[in-house]
Amino acid sequence: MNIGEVAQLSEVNSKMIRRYEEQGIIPKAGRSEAGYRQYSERDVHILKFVKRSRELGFSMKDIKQLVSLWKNKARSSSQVKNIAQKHISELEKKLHETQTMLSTLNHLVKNCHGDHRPDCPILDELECH
Amino acid sequence: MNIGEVAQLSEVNSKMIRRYEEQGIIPKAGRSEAGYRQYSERDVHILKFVKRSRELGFSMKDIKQLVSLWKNKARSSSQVKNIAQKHISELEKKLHETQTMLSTLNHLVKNCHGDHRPDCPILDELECH
DNA sequence: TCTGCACCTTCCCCTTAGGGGAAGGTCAAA
DNA sequence: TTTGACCTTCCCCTAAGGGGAAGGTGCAGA
Repeated sequence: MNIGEVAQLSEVNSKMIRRYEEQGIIPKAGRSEAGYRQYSERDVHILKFVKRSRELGFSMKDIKQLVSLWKNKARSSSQVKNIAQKHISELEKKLHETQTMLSTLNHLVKNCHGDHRPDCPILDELECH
Repeated sequence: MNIGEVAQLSEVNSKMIRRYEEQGIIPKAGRSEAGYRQYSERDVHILKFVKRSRELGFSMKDIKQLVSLWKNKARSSSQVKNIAQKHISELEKKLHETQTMLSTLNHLVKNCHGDHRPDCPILDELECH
């Protein structure tokens, strides 16, 4: 398969496939005589794994490790679990930050008339803190 | 005041102060004869406003508008409220995405033994989707 | 007066996870 | 043979900073 076909099958676009190769996340593709990258079903499989990992918010650094563990039949599941748990903590931290912002913002918006007058508790809060 | 002092007072570092000036978020500072930027209390005030806005997650694009509305005594509070409400929707979207990721990840981690064995439901999920 | 140090200036590169597009080569169908 | 789709590499852009180099300035101490 050429890169376009594998991009369609994996739902990872060609640009990203080349980048993932460059970053060592997927193996270097073989080349046709003309220099076109050549792929197999196996590559589609890896790319789907990468895509699903991205959907769960893993960083490319994590994904590189995950792909490597996935390929390594001598892995221990604790290694995978550690990566996931670290990721969970980071997401929880972000979640908390976002919730904090939202509760402040909701409070401010509730108290803002939102009419033609200039008085605005949102600006007051931004100013005074 | 030189940039270092205003950086300390506003808790926005010099690098960022220069960048904000470049982006038109804060007014261009006057210069000393030697070319050093010169600031007043007023600039500290604006920078604190910017900092607090960042803490609430506003983008620099939004902040540019917010600063401009803040300065403009003929503003209507509805303009400010619109910016805040749009920001709230975006944060809520992110929040939801993060929550979705977390619930999947927590489920996976719960089912992973995390021991020396290679079997791992986390990798299974990443693979199969 | 000289020197050293802290501070200032501009400039460039790096980060994440992509996306846009240019210039040029390849392939297959009409 | 031409045309259009596809491929290649290369460079630039995003957002919100951070690091650091090279060189100028200001001030205190010797």
